[in-house]
Amino acid sequence: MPELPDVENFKKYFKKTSLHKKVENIESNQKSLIRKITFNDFKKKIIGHKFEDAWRRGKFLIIEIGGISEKLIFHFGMTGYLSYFKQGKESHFAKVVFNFNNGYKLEWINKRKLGKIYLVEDIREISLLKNMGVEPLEISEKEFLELLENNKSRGIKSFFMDQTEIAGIGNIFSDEIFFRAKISPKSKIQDLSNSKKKALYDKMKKVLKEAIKIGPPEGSFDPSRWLIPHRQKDMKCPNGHDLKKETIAGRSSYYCPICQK
DNA sequence: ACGGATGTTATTAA
DNA sequence: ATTAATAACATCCG
Repeated sequence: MPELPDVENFKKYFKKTSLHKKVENIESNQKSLIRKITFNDFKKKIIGHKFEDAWRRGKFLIIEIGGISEKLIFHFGMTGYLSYFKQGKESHFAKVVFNFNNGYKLEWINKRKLGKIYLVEDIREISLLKNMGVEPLEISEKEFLELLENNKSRGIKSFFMDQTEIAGIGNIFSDEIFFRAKISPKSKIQDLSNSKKKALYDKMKKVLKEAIKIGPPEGSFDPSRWLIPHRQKDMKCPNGHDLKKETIAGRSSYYCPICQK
């Protein structure tokens, strides 16, 4: 799940559940997913402190800890999420578990082990964070059009998924944005008209904002407007045309050849 | 049972 | 110098 809207909702979930409680213990059955520090030092640094705030950058969740300068950073890979509970909901795929002094625990769950956890003084110690591109919900139209101009020889899909250009958009949401903007994922940026470029900007913001509000997996995407629910299900676009599946920029891309020119 | 999967990175090719 | 294509990571799901 974790693209920008998902991580944004993980952030809200984390802030709602896990702030201002003392961490009493940390357990892990996959210590190799904790980077930049040994598991022993990781525990030593965090135990006895409280999480005080959290924010998102791209697909990363960055957590401020009271009393120490290091930040805790979650990256979720393709299959990660968080789960907070007292007992009985333990996940088979929990890799790191934070136990709080109120008897609750926060599980960092990662099915395929492509996610990572870091504890660093400066987020720039993580090269992808250091090189992270603009936040799509913060960029102005003017800046966005300039960014396209600087990348005009690239394919639109590879550009949208490139974290060093735009932060937080991945395979699923880039497809969704292209569908809304009626643009083929195979387009080269230089072949897009000005109005298409503006549509891309507009739909990028709309899709991401709406997706955050819907907040999967609890909320679901209305199949009469969204491409997402059609991906595996019926392979029809929301207007009833046959969807096409093709590898573009290395990923399975779904698009409607009729709606998206 | 086998192909595919929401991510990132290193390597190789064009 | 750019950009794209491919494989690798590790493992679960349908």
